[in-house]
Amino acid sequence: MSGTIRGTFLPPAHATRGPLVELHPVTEPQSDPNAVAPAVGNLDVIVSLAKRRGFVFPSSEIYGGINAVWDYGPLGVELKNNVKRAWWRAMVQERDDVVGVDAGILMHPQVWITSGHVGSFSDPLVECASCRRRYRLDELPGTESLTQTDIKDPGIVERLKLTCPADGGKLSAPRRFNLMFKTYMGPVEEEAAIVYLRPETAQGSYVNFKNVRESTRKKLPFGIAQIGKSFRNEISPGNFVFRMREFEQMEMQYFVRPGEGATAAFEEWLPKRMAWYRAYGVTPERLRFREHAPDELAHYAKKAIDVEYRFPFGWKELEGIHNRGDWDLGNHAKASGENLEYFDPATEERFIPWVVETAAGADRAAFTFLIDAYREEEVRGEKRVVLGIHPDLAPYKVAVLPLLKKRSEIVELCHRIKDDLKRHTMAVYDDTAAIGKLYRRQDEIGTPWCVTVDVDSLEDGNVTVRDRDAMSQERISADQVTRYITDKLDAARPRGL
RNA sequence: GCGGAAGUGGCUCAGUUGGUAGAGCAUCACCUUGCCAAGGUGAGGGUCGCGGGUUCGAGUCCCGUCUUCCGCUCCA
Repeated sequence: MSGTIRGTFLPPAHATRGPLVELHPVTEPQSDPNAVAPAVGNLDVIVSLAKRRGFVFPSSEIYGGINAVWDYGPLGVELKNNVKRAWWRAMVQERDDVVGVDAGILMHPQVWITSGHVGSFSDPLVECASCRRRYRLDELPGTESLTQTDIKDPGIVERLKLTCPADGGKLSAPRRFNLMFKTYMGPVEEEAAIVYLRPETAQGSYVNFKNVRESTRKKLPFGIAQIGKSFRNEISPGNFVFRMREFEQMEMQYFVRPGEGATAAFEEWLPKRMAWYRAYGVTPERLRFREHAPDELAHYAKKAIDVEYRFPFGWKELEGIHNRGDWDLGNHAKASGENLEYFDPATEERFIPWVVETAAGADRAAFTFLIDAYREEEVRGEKRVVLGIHPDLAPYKVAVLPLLKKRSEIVELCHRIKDDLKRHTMAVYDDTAAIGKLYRRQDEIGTPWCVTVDVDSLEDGNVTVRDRDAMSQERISADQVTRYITDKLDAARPRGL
């Protein structure tokens, strides 16, 4: 967190928003990753603001912190809740074909064996000392006849004189690397009771496929949405809340007819997911698609396209749209013995549906909205920091401020207005500084509207509403404030995404 | 996990060749002002990431450890 505060600052996202749906697939990393400037040149600016104003704190800080875990503060939890609500509204509430679930973080251990997560992530890995390449021990030349016991032998590399296939470098002893967190269920810590913390929420939707279909009578294509915590013991976490070991996902599994159903789903969801980020104010130039090359696909994926954002540390994934085929349902059907086929009454066909999933990170999304909204402006020669965040995502929607706190009638009117607002939305009262400073405080935490009560208000019943982005003021009746704000909020809220 | 850098009040930092911590901003109180970070007075807050060592004495040297940042690997 050291270093000078430097940054490159672009105009507010709202001002430069482009067309909502515009598909620019990028099939390989762009040659010049710096072609588009990030919203903030130095991440420290955001980390510092986040802590100072109560968005994000380092976890367990009084004990020195814990690697890759961050806590959301009073403002951060509002922001993140708003992000999740916005996603849920677009994904579930406004759609007829998607329903939600909230499955457990702990699941039957067999789920992760069936899903391939146990097999794919618990391999013995060896690392080349010179080039740092990693290999699965059992895939190296000369290991064809190894037994499980051999693989567990720490001296196996020396015994077989294994070297790096790329440059002949010295290889480390094999280490089990499993990105799933384990814990024990029940009072006795024994092997039989090992359970995993889920590394993705998707499996909770797959194992409930039949329950959901039967209870809701949904016909293909339909989706199951879920928001929840997932856990991965990442090799190298970092970049603030970008990669954490405990994180929250917003995933939607869309069940479709095999083949063409998946193609159609991609055509729908790709532009929609991109549009979602744009509609909430993310600068279009800092968003792009990137398709995974065949060799970087996850074990379950047939096709994967990411929505990427231009972070200060490069283009990084915000969300993945994956064609998982029948990998998950097919395997679960086989392993559980349950019939997970879908019967199409129109064609009288039975088949295991394919899945196209959209898997977004709630923390990454909140982080993106926060960082992309950051800007610095000059007002009459003074610098002001503005979080030009979309009103629907802003932690506080409105601050009620007295121009003069000496007059008790003014303060009382402020509280009346604020209390009425609070029945509908997040509102706050503040009188601990001069009006200019009160405005700047709200600017810095992204509050879109400020209501100011002055002496005239006591005479004519009108108050001033100040708009953060427009820097405009409007005089309205004190009785109409709640109505005015809720109308504005409703108008600002994207729909049809 | 490996290589490099850093870790001092809420934030940003200063702290000379080791002698028991300062500033600006922020916060709080009072006075003043009253529509875009005004002024004045005063106050609270740090034992210098944590542990150990060297020393009469360490923020300042040594060791360990944790955390953060930058490069190599993986993903939401």
